[in-house]
Amino acid sequence: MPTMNEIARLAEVSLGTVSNVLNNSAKVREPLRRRVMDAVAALGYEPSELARGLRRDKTNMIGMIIPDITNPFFPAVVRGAEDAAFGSGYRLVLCNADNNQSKEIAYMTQLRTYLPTGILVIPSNFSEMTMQLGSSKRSGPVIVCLDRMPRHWKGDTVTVANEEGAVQATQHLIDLGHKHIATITGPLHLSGAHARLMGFRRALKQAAIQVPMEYVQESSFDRAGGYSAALGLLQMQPRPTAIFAQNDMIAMGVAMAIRELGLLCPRDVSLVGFDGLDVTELMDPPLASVMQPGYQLGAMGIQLLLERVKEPDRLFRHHVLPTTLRLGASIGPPPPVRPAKKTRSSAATKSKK
Amino acid sequence: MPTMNEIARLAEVSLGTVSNVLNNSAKVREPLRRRVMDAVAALGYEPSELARGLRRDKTNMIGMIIPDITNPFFPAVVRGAEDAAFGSGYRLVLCNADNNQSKEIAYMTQLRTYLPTGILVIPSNFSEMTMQLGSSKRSGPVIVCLDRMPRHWKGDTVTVANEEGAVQATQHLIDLGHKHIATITGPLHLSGAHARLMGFRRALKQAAIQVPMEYVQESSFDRAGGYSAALGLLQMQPRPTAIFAQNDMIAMGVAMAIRELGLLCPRDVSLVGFDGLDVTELMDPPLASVMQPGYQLGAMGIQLLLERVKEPDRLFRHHVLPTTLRLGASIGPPPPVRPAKKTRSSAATKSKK
DNA sequence: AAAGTTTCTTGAAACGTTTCAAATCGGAAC
DNA sequence: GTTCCGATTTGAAACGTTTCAAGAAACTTT
Repeated sequence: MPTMNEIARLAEVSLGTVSNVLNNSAKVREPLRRRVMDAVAALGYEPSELARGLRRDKTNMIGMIIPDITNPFFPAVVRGAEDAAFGSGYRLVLCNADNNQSKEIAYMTQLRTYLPTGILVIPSNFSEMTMQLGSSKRSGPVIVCLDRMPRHWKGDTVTVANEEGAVQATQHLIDLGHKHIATITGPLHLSGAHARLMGFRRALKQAAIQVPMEYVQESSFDRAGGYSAALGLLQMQPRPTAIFAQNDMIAMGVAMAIRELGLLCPRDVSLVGFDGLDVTELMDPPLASVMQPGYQLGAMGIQLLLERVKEPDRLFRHHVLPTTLRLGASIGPPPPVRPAKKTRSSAATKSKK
Repeated sequence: MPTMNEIARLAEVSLGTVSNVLNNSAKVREPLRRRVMDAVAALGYEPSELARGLRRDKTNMIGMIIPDITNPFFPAVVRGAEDAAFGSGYRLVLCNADNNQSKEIAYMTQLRTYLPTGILVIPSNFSEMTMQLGSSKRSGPVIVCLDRMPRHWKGDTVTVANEEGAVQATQHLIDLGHKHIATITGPLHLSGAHARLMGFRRALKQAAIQVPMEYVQESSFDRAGGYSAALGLLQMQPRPTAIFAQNDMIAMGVAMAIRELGLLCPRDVSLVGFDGLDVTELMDPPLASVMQPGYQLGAMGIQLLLERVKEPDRLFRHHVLPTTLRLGASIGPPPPVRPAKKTRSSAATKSKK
């Protein structure tokens, strides 16, 4: 790889002049500028970001840390971020923490040593991360949190209207006549999962519907978690007539469980998810889901980040993006009479309505 | 951020000694080593990868360039690569080229200026990329191609058995009695897409089945492409009784088109995909698909890459990973008599059974 | 034409590491 | 108590940039 020195020699100018041409940092007269540009072209010179970053104390990269690249929601966010960053001349480098706390910390630490302009993080754990992030007081890379908000985090954030989304979904089920509504949450230490549960509770409370404790199951945000939580729920007495899965991966697991138990959706149990992934539209039946604007989430994250780079002292902002309920054949009215498996009494009381 | 100099001062040793301790590059007697380690811990020192990389002409990052992060196949590959790289002490940084040639080149060029140990690339375009890669003759980062093989590319590669996989899928359709089999390919300048088409052709030729030219549709590797290609195919006369979609995103598009035209899968038309994505198992009906070992693809890529770092002069290797056909309800026997839309005569023949 | 301005250009320092020749140390042999 | 030798430790150079004080050139003014 050619260096600036070789350019300087070939163009017969000084090193400083080459730098000035390359960065427009000072006026350079046409003939010299020309010679430099020619030399650059002739040698195919590309500046070393390493050296440049070392000297300027900052590189043109923006780091992004996501919890799980195999959950299609995150790639959507990444794409939004990538487009926005690339458009502004920054290169997005992505790190997949794989839901692993130590990997997340390792990436956070490593990324820093590359002096990126900023870091966009979808945090997957709380306490540790907060400490790390805490040290972003005055200098170092700008950090923006996406999708989830660590407790005590003071900084820019973009999230979606989790609580409202959950209310929409739950309310819709209530409107259809469901009285036995269960939910499978994500890990409740995550702000989003917590908010969705709050929304679920709020909607039911407002409709004066009781929720048995065991109708709220905490799970990881993946298919396996949803599957096993659903197996449990679907064998309870009385069986819930609707399940609100707090993300689409969980909903997929629920769908598997439903199928496996020989039940039919939505005849026996309605199902609504959260994310609105493309792929869940093609499920059997098409999944109703609360749509999150993943692409915008990422794009907005980069926007906040770059604005803060420009004005480090502006007030912290917290953008909340709206969600919308996508209807789908996976929800319908509750079964007119709920079949009981064991208890005769429950079958009797049930028909009182 | 503390620097090595501050460590040296605090530990009351020279800069060189700190470096020796940190890299075990020379024996350092216990008392000194101790002092250095203490200082490192006290200051929370992290070496600057920028400075280190500049000096050593190589950093601990491995770059990875993928064509489309929203196609779930690629995240699976990334995860495999990430696990393998992380386990060996390297940090994987991912760049999403977004099916965009200029982005791909920009990332390739930029990545290089960070002096990564290696680059893992799933190339999405041919000529340009080959030129870029070509310059990796003797020095610079090790480059390994994944999944697709640029023409004239001399270097390590990992791909899957595309042709064999396509044969498996096609053969299965033939065995079920299909005679009118169409395919929707990916962009044929990609080696994988090309190979799959070859496999498709080979299986049919062997069974002495003719393929009308219009039964082979080229498309992009995404849902939209599959959808519009399928709309065309499904309105041809005679209508194919089976479609081999050359990846699962295309298959999803086909499924949408089938549904939209009021047809039923597999009653009217069988569908088989390629990728074996998790999510397509839950489709309506569950998609039969040729499974590719995405995770292993990524992991093997890193393995080859690191082996070449160790022994730059070994012979180039080309690993081919096996594919397996995943059965699913989306394929069945052809309709006994194929319904025609316009011609009366064919409507008459239909009732003969 | 000399002095004064303004505009360009240059050279050297600095960023935080690694590396390596040279200096120092601690003993063993004399 | 010297002299030597191998084992440690040190100091300075180098990696490829940017930055900035200072020098050189090109114009203006007188």
